[in-house]
Amino acid sequence: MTSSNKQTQTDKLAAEIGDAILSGVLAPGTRLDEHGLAEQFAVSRTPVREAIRSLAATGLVELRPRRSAVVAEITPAQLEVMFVAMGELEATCARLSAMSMTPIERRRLQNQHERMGALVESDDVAGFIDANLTFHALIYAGSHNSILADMAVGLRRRLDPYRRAQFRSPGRLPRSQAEHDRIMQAIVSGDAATAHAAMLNHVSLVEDTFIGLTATRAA
Amino acid sequence: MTSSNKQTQTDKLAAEIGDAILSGVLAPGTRLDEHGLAEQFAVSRTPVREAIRSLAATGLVELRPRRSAVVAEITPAQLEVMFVAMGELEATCARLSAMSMTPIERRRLQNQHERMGALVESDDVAGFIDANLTFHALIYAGSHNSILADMAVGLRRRLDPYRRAQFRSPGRLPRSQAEHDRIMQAIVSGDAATAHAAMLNHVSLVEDTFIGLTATRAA
DNA sequence: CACCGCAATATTGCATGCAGTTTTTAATTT
DNA sequence: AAATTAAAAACTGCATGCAATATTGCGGTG
Repeated sequence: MTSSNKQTQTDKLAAEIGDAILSGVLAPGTRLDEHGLAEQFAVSRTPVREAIRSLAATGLVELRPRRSAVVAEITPAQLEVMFVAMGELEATCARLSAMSMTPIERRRLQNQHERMGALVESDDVAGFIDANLTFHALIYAGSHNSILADMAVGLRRRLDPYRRAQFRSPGRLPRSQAEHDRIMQAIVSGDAATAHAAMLNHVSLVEDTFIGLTATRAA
Repeated sequence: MTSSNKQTQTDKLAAEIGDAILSGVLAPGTRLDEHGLAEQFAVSRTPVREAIRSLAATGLVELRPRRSAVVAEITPAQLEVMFVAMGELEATCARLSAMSMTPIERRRLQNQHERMGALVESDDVAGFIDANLTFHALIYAGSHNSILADMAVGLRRRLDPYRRAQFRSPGRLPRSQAEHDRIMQAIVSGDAATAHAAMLNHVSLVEDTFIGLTATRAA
């Protein structure tokens, strides 16, 4: 039995449609036809409507009364706002982590960082991307603030499609690792201000990479 | 005609039920009976269900599959997490404001601060509370980051019921005004780090006041 | 007297249907 | 041929109904 069997149809639909949007199967601007989606997922319109409303609250889809809901369009301007917000949230989590991580959590972060060192050596990009997620997740959790952590996770999820290419740039891995080192050191040693600054610097670089990409693409 | 006539029933219900929760008419833990609410608002269960699902996404109500949705309970621990998150968001907005407010926005903030000085002199608590909202709203907007600003607004709205009493403490007004002065000066002069620190200090004091209150109440 | 199981009731999850609005299509006019 | 308008189709918003699950009240048992 699948674990999702316990949830309602609406929940399953919200997850499924949300994934479809995030993975690009449903492109921004796509109209979400209730009848069509209902048929596609072999349910009635009711759970589809409820799922759409859930997704609207997360910002993934836009609700237009009396007209079809559409997959939310993200303008470059909005995307930059999102990247800035993401960076500030990450930096804040790093700051709080420096102040409130338990010794065990600090140790775990250190271990994760060291593990990633090996991945850099072997130039394992896929492995590094995965481990990087964990590294950042540890910092979210270390903030001991579920609200900020949830916001960060949500935004990261949302931005993920736009971050895929970031580690392709040559020399990106060692550079990331060096930045992580500064962040990790600051957090483990309880230096909140440095942790904040180092994380902000780290994510700003990601943002710059992205801005460079869109600028190129737009040209 | 009311401007809300344009919205759907679901939107109106979400707003109405949300207000009822925030204003305390619907206490935490209250079961949201779909049939009862439908009857109360003279609509069918469908829009009620959709409204509840919207509210669930904002965290105001908790959805328990196959069982009644309930008004979300806020434990003291969660409340503290919310206050911390709120403070960090405000501080971040202040930081960004220091960096990116336009001259006009800086001027506006300065004016608002000066206006509040008069309210302190005349000991107009109600007026000050209202002006205080505007002061902080100006800083959210000044961050030029709608995502962070929205998060801050949402959290503030959520915490508002727990902040009501904060300005009752004797001497709170002049003290707030002095803190605002530091924040405003830092923002206007573009000193991001100081703006961040000053705001964090400001909101921490509010939090402390609150913690003191609950501690007293719990005793 | 407390506790457990079972039937009756209440309530949610979902399907379906209808009315009103938007969108599409096609015909008519300039 | 392009534009305008009117009719048709499609779609959303909401109401209602049914099946499945949870809750409540009650009788039996230890």
